Amino acid sequence: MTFLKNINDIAPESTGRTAIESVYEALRQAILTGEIAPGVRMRVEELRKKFGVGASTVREALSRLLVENLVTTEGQRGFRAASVSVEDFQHIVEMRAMLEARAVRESIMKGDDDWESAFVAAHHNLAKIENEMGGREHQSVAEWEKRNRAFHNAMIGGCTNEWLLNFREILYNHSVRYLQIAVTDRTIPRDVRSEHQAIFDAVIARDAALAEKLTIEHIYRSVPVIEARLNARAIQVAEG
Amino acid sequence: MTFLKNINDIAPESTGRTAIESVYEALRQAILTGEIAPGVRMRVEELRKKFGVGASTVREALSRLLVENLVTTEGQRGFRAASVSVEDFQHIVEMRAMLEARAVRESIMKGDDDWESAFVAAHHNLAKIENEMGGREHQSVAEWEKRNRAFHNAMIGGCTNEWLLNFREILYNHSVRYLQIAVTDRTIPRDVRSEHQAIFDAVIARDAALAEKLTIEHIYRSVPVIEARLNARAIQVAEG
DNA sequence: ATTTTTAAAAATAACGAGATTTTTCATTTT
DNA sequence: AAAATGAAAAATCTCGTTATTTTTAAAAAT
Repeated sequence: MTFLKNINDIAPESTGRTAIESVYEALRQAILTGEIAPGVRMRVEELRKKFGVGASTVREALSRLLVENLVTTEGQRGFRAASVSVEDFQHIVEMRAMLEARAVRESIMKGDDDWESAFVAAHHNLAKIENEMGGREHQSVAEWEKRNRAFHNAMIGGCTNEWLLNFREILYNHSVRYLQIAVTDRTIPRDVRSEHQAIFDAVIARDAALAEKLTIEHIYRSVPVIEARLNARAIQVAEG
Repeated sequence: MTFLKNINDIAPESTGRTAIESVYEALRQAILTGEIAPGVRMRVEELRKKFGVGASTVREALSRLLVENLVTTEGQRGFRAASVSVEDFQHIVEMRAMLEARAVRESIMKGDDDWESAFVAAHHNLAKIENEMGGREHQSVAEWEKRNRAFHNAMIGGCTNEWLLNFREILYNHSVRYLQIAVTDRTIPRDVRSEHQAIFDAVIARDAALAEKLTIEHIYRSVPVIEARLNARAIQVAEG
């Protein structure tokens, strides 16, 4: 495992962060990127040594990952990275579509000028990179992901329901994790550019019903991709 | 504070539970019932002494309460019981209504005979106590709450989306907490009996649209109650 | 009088060793 | 050969102390 770093490498010049937060963040990234594989045991003793911190620091960092469902724990049997399955991804998509649709509706209803201008800016940033890339460049995918996230966040930025935003963020992160794990050749998927454009237009036109519909379709389109890859991966694993 | 018990009182005859789980459960109940007031600091040192356990045991129990949003933490500034507000409750209701409506629809669509019979049983249990009580008995409210929870759980028991069920349970618990905190004279609220009956009929008739509508209305009806009580309480506190 | 500085107190966060439980794996029994 | 047993190893969970940070409160300066 290459993700494991000494605590000094994590928080070099003594940022305000606690050791717990540093370990938490490192483990979180490792799980999200798939560096720590789904379902794998996360032994406290092992992590403790590698990070150079105490046992309870690791335990508390792991406990905080329970919040986002990125690790699981059971009785006296330690911690594990969250497992993955096709069904799980379908559930995540279903939920995310529902919440994001509701959030975009709320944003359209009561979003102010600040929200709208921020959304225009976020869309511009995303459109720029999507046009440049033309759908084939492998590099700068990380940058695209950042802007895609910013676009979606800006879109629902008019929603004031913290619970919704909170749940939705957890689901979004899990979606990204599935992409990271299942799709190895990370190019920009399908014709996402025009989808974003259509959603953008609907939102700016304040057409809540259309924005909801397009958002839901947009999110659901990732299902067959992940499904195929996850099944392929399962076969690979079985064949060894 | 009366909720604080020695660890031996919590886990008397050495159940399979870990100390963390015992403390977690005790604190969870105390927050849910309002015994630990909203926004109050939960000092590790204090809890450690009262429960007779180590510091990291308490810290980890508190960390696990973060999952359900029952406590909050910020940087180097310890833990607090979750605060309450009218807006927060409105958000909770909005979310719970959305999720429970979706869940009842899914249950109606693909619930099997086992689901249906369990739902009939749960409704029967609830109707029984609601008829007996006639809306005025103060006692056995705890029992009513248990059956009410069981009714709602059974209703959405055909839903297979763990994420939805999970989120919805968290929201349900917070709803109950608001009732506990805000409403001191705990009688069965308003004419909930006929509401339950109407929902039950719609579900059994497999009328998803109606079941959704009634469920949403049912959940929203708690808002004005809590709103009034919470405002009254705020005035009381201000007058101190 | 208000603000700033400084020191004491209190609380959080971190550590690592020890107690308990689960897992592993070789041995014995069916 | 498969299942049951039991001892060794490994891992989890637990604890109390120590280090670090924040808070409080008094003293000094503006």
